[in-house]
Amino acid sequence: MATIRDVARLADVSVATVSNVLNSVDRVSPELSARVRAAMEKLSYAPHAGARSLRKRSSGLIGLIVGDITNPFFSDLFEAVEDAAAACGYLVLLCNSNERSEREEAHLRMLRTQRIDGLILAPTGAASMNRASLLAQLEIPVVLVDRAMEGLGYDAVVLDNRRAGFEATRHLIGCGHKRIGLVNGPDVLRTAAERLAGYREALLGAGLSVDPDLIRDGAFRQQPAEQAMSELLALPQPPSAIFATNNLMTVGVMKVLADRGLACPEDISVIGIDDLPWAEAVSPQLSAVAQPVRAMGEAALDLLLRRLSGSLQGPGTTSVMAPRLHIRRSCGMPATGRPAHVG
Amino acid sequence: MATIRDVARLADVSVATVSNVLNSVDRVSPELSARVRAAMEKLSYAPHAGARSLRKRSSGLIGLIVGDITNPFFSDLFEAVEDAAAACGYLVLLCNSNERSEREEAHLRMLRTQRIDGLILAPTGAASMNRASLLAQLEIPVVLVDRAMEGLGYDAVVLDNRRAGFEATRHLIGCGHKRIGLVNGPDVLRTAAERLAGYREALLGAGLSVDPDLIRDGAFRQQPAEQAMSELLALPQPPSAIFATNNLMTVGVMKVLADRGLACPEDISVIGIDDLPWAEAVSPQLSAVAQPVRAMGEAALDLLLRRLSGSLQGPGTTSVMAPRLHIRRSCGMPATGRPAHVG
DNA sequence: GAGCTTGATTGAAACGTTACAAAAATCCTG
DNA sequence: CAGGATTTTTGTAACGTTTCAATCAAGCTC
Repeated sequence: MATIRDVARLADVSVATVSNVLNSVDRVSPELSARVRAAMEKLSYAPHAGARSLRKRSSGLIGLIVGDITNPFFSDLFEAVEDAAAACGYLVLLCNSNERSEREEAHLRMLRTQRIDGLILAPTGAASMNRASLLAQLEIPVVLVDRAMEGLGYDAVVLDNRRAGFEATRHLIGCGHKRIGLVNGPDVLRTAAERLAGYREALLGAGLSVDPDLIRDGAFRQQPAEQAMSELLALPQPPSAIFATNNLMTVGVMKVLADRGLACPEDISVIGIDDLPWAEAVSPQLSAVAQPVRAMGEAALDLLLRRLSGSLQGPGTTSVMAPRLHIRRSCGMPATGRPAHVG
Repeated sequence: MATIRDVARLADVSVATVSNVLNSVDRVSPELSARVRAAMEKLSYAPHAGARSLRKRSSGLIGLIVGDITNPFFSDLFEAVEDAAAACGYLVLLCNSNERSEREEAHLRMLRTQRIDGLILAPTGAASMNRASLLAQLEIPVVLVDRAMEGLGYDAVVLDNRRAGFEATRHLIGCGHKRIGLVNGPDVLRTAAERLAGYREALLGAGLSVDPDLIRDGAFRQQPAEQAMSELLALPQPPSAIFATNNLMTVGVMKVLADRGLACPEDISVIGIDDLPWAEAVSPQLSAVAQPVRAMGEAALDLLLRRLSGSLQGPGTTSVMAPRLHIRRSCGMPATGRPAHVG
């Protein structure tokens, strides 16, 4: 494979000149520039990123760590980040932690040896001391997405979770529901706690009471959510509507419904957080509080780029994005009395 | 950030020794090895991948180019590839071409400057001369996934598309359907052509005729599939069952059904290729011919690794994977006569 | 214990770039 | 047209590794 020397030789200039046209800096005469470009073309020259990163102390790589690339939220996020990054000449190194903190840490280490210029992190699980120190060792700008971590001074892009919880619940209340089941994430997580807060606020604001029996932990995952949903249905007074606080759990809830032949929204109403690409393709079409994923990805990259260019300085800012309620068909009036199929 | 010299100094050995323990080669005494390891720990040393790749002429990076990371098929594929790659110490550089060949080419160029060691490519669109030459310039092993390209001598991992088409169609026939609509990809693509061949074979084998009116091009995308589906429903004699040859188009088909309030499988049966994570969560639970995505990803990486290690030589082999029919609830007996809601 | 063999350790030359200072070429100005 | 001020071009020293030949130490053999 051709090196910069080969190009220089063929164009009959110095390597420094080739480097200059490569980096389109300095003033190199149009004539030489053309000769160099022709030589590069002829040799189909591609610079060596490793050598460049060695010398420049910057790699043109940015890292993105997500918990589960299979989750539409994260694949959309990647798409948005990569689109924006490519436009600025950055390449995105995607790491899938599979929600396992050991893998996340392993990835962090690999990203360090790759000398990435910046990192966008959607942290999985609880904050750990270990992770905090690994992040610090990176010595590069970090932007948190989806889940903020207090006190580390990083920039963050998050959803207005309280409002998301509030709006979903209020919509259900507006349909006439009084007993609304909540399938939530573990409340040690900020996102889950805030969504719960929104739920309570809506309930209380409408003069309804908050029944702790109706609040279940679905661990933000499908299986546990199915379990939680089953418990909810087994209650002496089951809820007439369900609010699932993320997409995986919404799927779990729907699965239980499908398994038991319960009709939605006739027997029970459902709303979720996170829109799903197929929300309009199923019957009933699913109502949901959507996160502006693309905007979040772009905002995160923008923050990162501004840190990298030095145009943004000082302590981390967290930008809070507004959720958007998509009303479709899965929420209706409460069924009168207890659904026939249950129990 | 600490370099290998710092480690050497602290451990009071030569840099060569540090390098040796780093690469766990040669015979370095346990004593020195321990001292070096301690020093690395203390300095929290991370080697510089760029420098290493410069010297070793291998980067530890492998590339994966897909058309749409948002498609569950591809995100599952990435997950499988990354899992397997991480286990061998490789990092995966994921590129999302968004089904645009210009972006694919741009990515190919970036991957070349990154000096990736190998590439797994799920080519988008038709084979292009340009791409072929870009691939050749890479001068590294390439494995094709999902869609083979003839005559370039690359390894490939593909589905047995004919059989997938055959089994889906036969299932529908087994339910009693005689007029089966096909929403297929563009038949310039091998995969689409083969799936069509399976469809014909099943029909003909059952003594049924192949009605060209029932065969539509949905371009492997959701929107065009919706259009195709609408046309199918508008036929004087609409089909009693639909076979959509990929997941996006299945979503499109279901969306049209949902929009029109048609019940599945009562009014019309549906089967698709590609299982979907939420296939069991919707009603009706969706029948589908699943691709063994994980196995395909692992097979692709395995092929690549064997090329890299030199244990596999010679012309490219293509490994054909068997589809698996998942029968659920979306296929039933044909409705008697034309569905009431249509027209 | 002298010579040999074997095994562990090391010095220094690449690898392909960029950045900086120095050199060369060009353009002014009086 | 000499001399100075600019603008282009270039030589070369890093950057952080690995590799390979060379050195050094230790263990044998007779």
